[in-house]
Amino acid sequence: MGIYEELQERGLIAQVTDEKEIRDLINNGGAKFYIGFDPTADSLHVGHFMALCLMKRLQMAGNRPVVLIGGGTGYIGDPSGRTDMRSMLTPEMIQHNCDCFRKQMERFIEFGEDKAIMVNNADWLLDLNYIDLLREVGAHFSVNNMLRAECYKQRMAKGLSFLEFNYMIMQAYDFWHLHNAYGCNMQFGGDDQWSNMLAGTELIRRKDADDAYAMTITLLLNSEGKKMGKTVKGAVWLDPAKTSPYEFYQYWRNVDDADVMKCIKMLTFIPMDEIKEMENWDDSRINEKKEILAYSLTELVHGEEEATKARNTAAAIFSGAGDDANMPSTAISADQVPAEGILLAELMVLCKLAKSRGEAKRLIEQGGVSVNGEKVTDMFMTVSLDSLKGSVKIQKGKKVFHKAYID
RNA sequence: GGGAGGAUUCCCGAGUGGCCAAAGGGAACAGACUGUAAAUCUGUCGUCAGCGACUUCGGUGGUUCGAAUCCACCUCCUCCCA
Repeated sequence: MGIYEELQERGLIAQVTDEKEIRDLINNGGAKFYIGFDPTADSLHVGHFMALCLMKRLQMAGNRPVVLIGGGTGYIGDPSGRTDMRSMLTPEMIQHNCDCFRKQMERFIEFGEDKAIMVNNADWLLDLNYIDLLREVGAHFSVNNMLRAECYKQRMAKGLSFLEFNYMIMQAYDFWHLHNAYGCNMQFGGDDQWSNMLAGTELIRRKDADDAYAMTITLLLNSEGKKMGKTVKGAVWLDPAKTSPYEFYQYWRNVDDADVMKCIKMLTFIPMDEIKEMENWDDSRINEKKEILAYSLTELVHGEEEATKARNTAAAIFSGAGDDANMPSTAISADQVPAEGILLAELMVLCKLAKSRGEAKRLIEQGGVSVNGEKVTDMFMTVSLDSLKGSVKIQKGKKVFHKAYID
């Protein structure tokens, strides 16, 4: 079985420009492919992670990856599939984000001679001359076609600025540039990138009369059709400072039943025959599957040690066995605690378990808070300085556990 | 450049002088039921020293005893005409 068939079996392939050619190319290690990452934040998230995994799979199959950091396209902001405009980033932020991306990527992809290449489109986009670009590239684009592109649909009602409209052209230019400068013959990306990627193959065909290919990865959607890897607080980040390994582990531990196998297939490197066997498991083993998923992903992203810690912490918290030393915690300074003790509601705000004291009190009122394993009934309960010198375990609802202690 | 419409609490969206902290829906959170799942039912969902007070309805001023609601100017957005 070739890599193409494996990707297919894992449900990773969404669209391809030319199935036969692409299959031959990647199965035989003949692809020099690129994936672009725009520096929209200071950490990668789950969506990026999928792309990186794909890169790794293809690299293992002998293909040559090119990581493109969008230091130039970051100045524009991709409107594809979005309902509103992205906020504009300052050059300093873009640079900072690019640096963060690079660091995180080095954990997943091997760079160097005969390995992966990293490039930044700031190097060629920022110096473009407007008139030259219009004549050289703009002439090959049909506005009529662009306006019909699926990726702009949502924006046709709310408004699309000329700045963003040009994003597609920049991405097409990237592909063309990499095709010429590095012999790049293929582009991969999220399925929302399809229009932009086609623009690139089209540009290469028109300018150079050459063939190039594009393939998109299925977006990871849950059973309700929403993008996965998002929480109320925002994305699930790969940066441990933004999403701790424990939170990361818990995110996957808590996926819907209906989504577990899909996630295992699409995200993990567990061999297909093992996965097929798991599919036959009895329903009662559903939680086992979730643990495998969570552990396996945490290990990929944060390493074995952190993954084990996260798993043990979860086990400690939820079953009362094992070591709970790694429970999320907040250090309180002694001067925040009055002599008569700190109001539990206040403490919960400090631990970010509630947005306001009112909310914390409501939670207590509704019976949703326990301290050191005991349900709290008094919403004016205080916690003494002494007990905080050890540590105080606060439980909010069923699943949120937090420790507070005096620093 | 001309004309029309719009900006409301996390999101959508009612409200057009006092009965509005602001309908309804969604999301979220808690409780019950469970399997750290889903579904369902119940409750909560601006802030605070919680029967009350305070701050909110794009911004700034104004009219009024009283404004999310009226007026002026400004900012941003959509649509139609150029």
